[in-house]
Amino acid sequence: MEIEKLARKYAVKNAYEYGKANVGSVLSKVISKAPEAKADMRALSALIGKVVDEVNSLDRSSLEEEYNGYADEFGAEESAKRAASKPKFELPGAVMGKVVTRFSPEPSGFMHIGHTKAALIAETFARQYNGMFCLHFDDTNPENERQEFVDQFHKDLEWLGMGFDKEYYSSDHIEHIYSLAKRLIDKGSAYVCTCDRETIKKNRFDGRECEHRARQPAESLEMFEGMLNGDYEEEQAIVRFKYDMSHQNTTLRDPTMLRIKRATHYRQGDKYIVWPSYYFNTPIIDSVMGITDAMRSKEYEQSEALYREILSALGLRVPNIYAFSRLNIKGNITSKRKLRALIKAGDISGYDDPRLMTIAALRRRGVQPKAIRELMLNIGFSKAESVIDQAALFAENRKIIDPIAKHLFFVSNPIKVVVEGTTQKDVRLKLHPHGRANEFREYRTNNTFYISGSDAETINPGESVRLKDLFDVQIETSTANHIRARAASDEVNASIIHWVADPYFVECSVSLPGDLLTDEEEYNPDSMKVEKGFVESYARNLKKGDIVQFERFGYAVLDDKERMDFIFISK
RNA sequence: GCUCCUAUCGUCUAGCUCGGCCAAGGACAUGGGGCUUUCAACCCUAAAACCCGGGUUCAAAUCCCGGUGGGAGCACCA
Repeated sequence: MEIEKLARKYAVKNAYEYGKANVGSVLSKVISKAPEAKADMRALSALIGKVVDEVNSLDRSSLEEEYNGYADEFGAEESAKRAASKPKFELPGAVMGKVVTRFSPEPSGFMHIGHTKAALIAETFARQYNGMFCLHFDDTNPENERQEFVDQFHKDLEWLGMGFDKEYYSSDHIEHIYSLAKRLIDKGSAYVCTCDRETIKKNRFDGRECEHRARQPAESLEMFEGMLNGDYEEEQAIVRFKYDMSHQNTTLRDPTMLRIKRATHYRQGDKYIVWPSYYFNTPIIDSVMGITDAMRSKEYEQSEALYREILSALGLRVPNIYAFSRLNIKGNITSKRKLRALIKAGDISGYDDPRLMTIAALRRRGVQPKAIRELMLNIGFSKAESVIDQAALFAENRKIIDPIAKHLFFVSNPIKVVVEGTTQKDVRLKLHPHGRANEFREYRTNNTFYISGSDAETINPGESVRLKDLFDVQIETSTANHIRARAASDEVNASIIHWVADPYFVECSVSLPGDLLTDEEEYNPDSMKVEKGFVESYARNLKKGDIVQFERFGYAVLDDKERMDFIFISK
């Protein structure tokens, strides 16, 4: 009997929503609510068939009446369904309070939005499980890394509001890495190879072993000491992990563990000339530093086997490893190499050029840390390849800046308007139209105004327009750079335009960053436009970094107060 | 060439582990409407997707097999 009531309820809902109730649909609902009914499917479908027939023979008004009787229950079910719609961050088997994650950048360039994804994923998991979150500078290539970039990461991470429980550097652990390398050589799991680069590459591709692989541990050990002592030049000798030269997974074909780099290291100076490779270094540092769950982007997925093999060969604890997809931003790049090329060519001004997706650029452009975090949380922790539109970032950002942006009038390409038949008027304009109206910009207007060139184009002699928050004027004559108008009485449908009053204005410019790349992935020469115009004189009260909404134009941030340069944020 | 990963509205995703609450939910973008002396914000609303083909099952986005598309690896970079 219970089952029949349930069937009746969902048949009514189904019929109400789709005109006629459907047996399969009602059946599904009933089973999910009362799994025990599955015991006799034949009887159940007969019952539901009967109920559905009854409900379908109801007329509309009695159907609606019956539906309304369940309205509260349906409402509760609907809202429960709508609640869980954000990407989830779950680690299978993670233990509360025991999780340790890390963000592990190489200090070889500016932090960008792609790093942020990695950092935020690691941070989110650590916080979710009430664990520890570490900052690990992975600096094992003295040719690439610089203190300046370490400093920049610190600055950007702090701005993003990321707090770390611990910070460490790969390059502080080189001695330990050496001792583990020796252990591996000694037990025959690694050897010194003196093939040239091309030979190694070719053999790896072909799955062929070289003669050095059979070298006795004692000899390799001696040669490794020689490497440490500087007996070899760069590329003359490397230490390789001895695994399987014909493994289908090519990362397991005896990868490089250590190689010679004679460049001076920004942190360690000339202390070391032999440096571990990423493949050798990362698992060891993670394991030794107590990382329980290591997330990295998908391109390392095939080397997860290697990560585990190295640690088991060493008898070290193996952390859990996870992969996530790289973040791509439509029409933008984060590649160091490409960025450098654009800077060199003079196409962009530097790493904080407002068109870029570096953290420095985003900060300069008035993007709020919270907006970046929200975006990442919406994107989630999946391995599916994706291209995000900048609009998604700016939509998050707009929610945050809208309440704080001061509203001002900016007229681009100004056209002078002289209004006859009007006199001085004191106006008070709200800085935050929807906030408590306790802040104003105040002007004493006379008969001379400026309006945007684009607005001037759309109005013709004889028509009336409304100067926003002021009064209507009727256009008398209009030339390319001068409009004569007359005060007019208010008209219901007058179009509303913004203005600045003479002499209460400052000259200014607004840079409008667009997509850096064309659809063909080439540099877009039109990616930065500049509009010049007048902003009302209240702008003198702004500070660098203040965010405004230029009404009918968009959000902007003051970038250079001296020159009154603004950067456009978004509509 | 070999190997790995991946596939849900235009975009980003929830759902997939454990088949039925999914005639598929949310967000962004888009269209319409409301409010408004901004083209913003806010509110309402519309259109919009399970890559393809087989199979298992009373029931498949979900499980199995086979294709196809996309991404990545095969560095003495990380």
